[in-house]
Amino acid sequence: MALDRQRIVAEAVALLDAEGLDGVTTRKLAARLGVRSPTLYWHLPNKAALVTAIADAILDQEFGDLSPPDPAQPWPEWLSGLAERLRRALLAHPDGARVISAAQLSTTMAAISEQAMSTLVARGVSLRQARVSVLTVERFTVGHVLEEQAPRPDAEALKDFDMAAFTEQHPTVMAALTEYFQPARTVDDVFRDCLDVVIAGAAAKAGATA
Amino acid sequence: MALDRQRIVAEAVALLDAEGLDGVTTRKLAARLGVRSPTLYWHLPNKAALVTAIADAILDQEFGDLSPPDPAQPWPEWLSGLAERLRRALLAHPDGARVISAAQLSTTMAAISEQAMSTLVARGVSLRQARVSVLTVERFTVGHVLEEQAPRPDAEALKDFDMAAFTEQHPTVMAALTEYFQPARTVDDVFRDCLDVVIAGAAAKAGATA
DNA sequence: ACTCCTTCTCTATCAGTGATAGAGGGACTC
DNA sequence: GAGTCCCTCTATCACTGATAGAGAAGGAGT
Repeated sequence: MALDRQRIVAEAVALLDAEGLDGVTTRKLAARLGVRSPTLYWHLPNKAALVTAIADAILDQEFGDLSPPDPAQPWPEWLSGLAERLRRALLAHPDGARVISAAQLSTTMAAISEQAMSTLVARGVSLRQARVSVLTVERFTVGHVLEEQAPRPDAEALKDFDMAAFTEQHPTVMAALTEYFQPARTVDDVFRDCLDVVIAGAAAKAGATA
Repeated sequence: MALDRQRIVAEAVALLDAEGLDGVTTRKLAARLGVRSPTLYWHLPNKAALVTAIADAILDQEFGDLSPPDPAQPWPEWLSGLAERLRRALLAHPDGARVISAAQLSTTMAAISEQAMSTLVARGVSLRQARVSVLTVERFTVGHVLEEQAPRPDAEALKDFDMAAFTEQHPTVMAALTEYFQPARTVDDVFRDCLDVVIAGAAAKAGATA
């Protein structure tokens, strides 16, 4: 099979899935493609370009079609759905959020922003508020998933972690944590609840200055 | 001068300031300390621990005192100020947001969360809403600064970037961008506007379920 | 005084990383 | 057949985080 950019990126995503972002090295990727690592540099200028391409591929899997929204749907609801799709796209691969935040100038991300801002504007939100709302949602979502995908501290680090002292020094954090997950809530609920805050704010701000 | 963990971290921050996160290597750091790189491994288990220590140092510079809030100040206003301080702390060093997001189990960050959640609870916000609001603000802020500190694409990448095509494909994004910065607005205003969205949402959600 | 032990730093080395220079093979054109 | 692209190769670079293990310095105990 001919080696082209598309096949390289597809295999890079597979490697990402198998070993995480730190496992995506030019040598391992080349080996998977049955080739030597310098060959990749004929198709890509450097590794940053590869990461950006991976980011685009990840976003494409969820936003490939980017069908226009149902005009009947209120924009806060629609924007909320967009954020959930974005999160799903990032969670679909290990270190997905890290990949997106390491990417420079992702065209797919730009397309998402374009659709989001234009949708809000079409619903009567001012250009300025549309931009602010979309940026807020995007950056919150990336920041949130980044934390969700942060590596669990290894056993070594946990060994000298004094849970009792932590609980004593951070009673509210611990109380909130246990209280939150008490009624079978999941990490998906955390995102949903936090996202609702952002969307409620966007709706309030847009309504107030409309 | 004796070499101890504190001096290592202080010099690591200086190195971060001089060369960015990618410039913080064990060898360069050791050279600045007048020592060879393996020596550092007597004081630190690995590089991840160093990055976490740097993160704590960065946060400490802004949140070292962590004085209790004025009881007369409404919590949304106070929380907003906290987010601005957090942003200032991250912007004070190159790659500050990357450092914080790469850190594992920062105790200073935990202390900030504790103070924030307990402050909201003391103002009458429910434990659950306090947690949700604080998490949202923190993650949005990190996500936002991460994007602010993202490296500007190099001249090489801009050479084959077709501005005209981009503008044509993303008219709303470009219009919003130019309209936003028209009246001498700065990147600080972007953060402030986005943060206002989050705070407004937190206030609305907390008020609605109080 | 002598030995032991702890604390810290050293040299030497490892496997692995992104990246470049430049040789060369294969196919297609003139 | 000669020339020329396109693509992949070998060889190598400077550099990274990390480990093994030698050794200097100093205090404690006898």
